[in-house]
Amino acid sequence: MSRHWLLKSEPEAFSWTEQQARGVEPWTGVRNHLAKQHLRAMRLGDLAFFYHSNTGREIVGIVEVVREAYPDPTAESGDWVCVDVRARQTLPRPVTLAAIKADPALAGMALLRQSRLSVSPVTAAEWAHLCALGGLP
DNA sequence: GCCAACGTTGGC
DNA sequence: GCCAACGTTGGC
Repeated sequence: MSRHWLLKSEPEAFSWTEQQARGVEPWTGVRNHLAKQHLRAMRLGDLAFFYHSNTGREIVGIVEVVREAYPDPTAESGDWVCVDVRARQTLPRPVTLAAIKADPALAGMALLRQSRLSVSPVTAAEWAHLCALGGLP
């Protein structure tokens, strides 16, 4: 039973296009304790939405966790972790933040309740709903 | 331990 | 560019 997540990235810093080009990419730079807990809870094979924050404000793709939490090499202290993710697929239709906010079925999403959290959990129901909105079978 | 000041995130 | 949310820092 794999769990589901949502990862935020500003496209100016690291975009979905770059993720696709790189294949496997370490998800580094998380410096928030709750986000760190979520990184540590990720398991091989878990899937995560790739969300463009700030510019775009939409879910654009899906990545798969291919390496579980290990020390973030970009952290000065050893206190932070990262995971490796691989691009899996692009959503046929990006799901915008506006669409998420307008949908009562998604009102409980951590994305909406904690706007500054860069790594957040997604429930199975939310995942299925978002996939449908994104044009996946 | 409280809280004001400050910095960062991220939507608008 | 503005500002709300919220985490961190530092004086007391």
